[in-house]
Amino acid sequence: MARPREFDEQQALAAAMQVFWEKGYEASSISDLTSRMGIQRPSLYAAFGGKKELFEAVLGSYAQMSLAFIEKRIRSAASVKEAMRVYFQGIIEGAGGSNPDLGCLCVNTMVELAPHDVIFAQFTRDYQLKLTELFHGTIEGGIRTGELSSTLNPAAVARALIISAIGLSVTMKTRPERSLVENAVEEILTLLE
Amino acid sequence: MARPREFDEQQALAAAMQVFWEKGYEASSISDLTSRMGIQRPSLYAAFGGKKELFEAVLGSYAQMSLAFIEKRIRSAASVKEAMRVYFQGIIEGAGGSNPDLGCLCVNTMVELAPHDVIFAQFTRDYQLKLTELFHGTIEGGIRTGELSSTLNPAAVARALIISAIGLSVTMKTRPERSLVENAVEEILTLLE
DNA sequence: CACTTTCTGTACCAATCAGTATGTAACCAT
DNA sequence: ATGGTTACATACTGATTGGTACAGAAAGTG
Repeated sequence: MARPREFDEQQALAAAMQVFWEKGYEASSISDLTSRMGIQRPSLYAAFGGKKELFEAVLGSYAQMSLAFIEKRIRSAASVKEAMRVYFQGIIEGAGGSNPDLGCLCVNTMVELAPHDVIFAQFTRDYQLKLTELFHGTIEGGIRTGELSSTLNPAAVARALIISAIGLSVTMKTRPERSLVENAVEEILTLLE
Repeated sequence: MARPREFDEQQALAAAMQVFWEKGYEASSISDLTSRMGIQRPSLYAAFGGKKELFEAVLGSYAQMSLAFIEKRIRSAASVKEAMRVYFQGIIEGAGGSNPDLGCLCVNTMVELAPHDVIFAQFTRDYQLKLTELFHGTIEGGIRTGELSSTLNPAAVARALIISAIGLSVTMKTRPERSLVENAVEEILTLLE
């Protein structure tokens, strides 16, 4: 070992996440990134490899944090339906450091990068699958406790809810009327009945 | 009048639409556009004003065509539920010159541009509202004919369906398993019951 | 025909892009 | 303290960005 890094990689990664989240991948220049990360250009390349690799690291970190946050939030709810209501409300209001105007970084990536790059298509598909599994298990739990009807198809309902959540995340970026989206969410939650 | 245009503006607009649809706004360069439109750089600026104005024209044209296509498709269906099934299936398979890998140009715009530009936020919000009104009317018609239950809330169901459709359009870009999305759509359509 | 107008094509602009070479400063092990 | 290693900061690269100036060609009008 020789001279140690003067900056904290985790902190730099968090700053980069903000930039990508706000501007998207293409619109984020290396200069945007380095200035917000508080590091110099060559440091970025030395520590992360390049713009694409940096984004991969950011996305991985985001997915991990996001999934952990959602899982914790869902598990601490009083009922399945309440858990889902809290989840959707979090998309509307912003929760865990997210901003409804900027949506979900994974959803943004699905739109911007998934069609052109199989790496990101697979990564974001995987993110959806993990979320779906979490919802799937939650719904099955609700059926076991008797809260939810045993006639439900947990896998299909979970998928439908994730797709709706993705749509809601996108819709929020157009700054819709609050009451409209809340009514829609209430309607979507009837899938649990 | 003097020398007339040598290219067809509508045709050029259609070519520009393909480019923006495939690559997104930021990633489409003027050179990409002019080469696919078959025109020279100054012609683009003379005819459309600039990159942003060109995109606005493209988006307007897209919305008009898209809404007309969807309305026709929905009106020619045998029932409301069948109409909705056809609509969602069109998102999965691609319909009317669209490609599921590329999603909906309006949805892509919501994600990429709506947060940074109120013009596009309003435009895409308007697109959603028009679609919602179409669905709203269709559902009310179904209630009148007795196909659908009169206990339905047509406005809320219409909103929920649009949000789900947006989510489906995004999900398709990650190339998910066909059966998964079809099961999810079937589940979403139970909102009409 | 000549004149005016508007198009097309080339060539260019400053600005910015992603990425890197280079010299210097800082650290660790010996 | 010194040699080897690594990070930092400046400065630069060639390529590409969105946008334009300008010259020549083509069309309508008199």
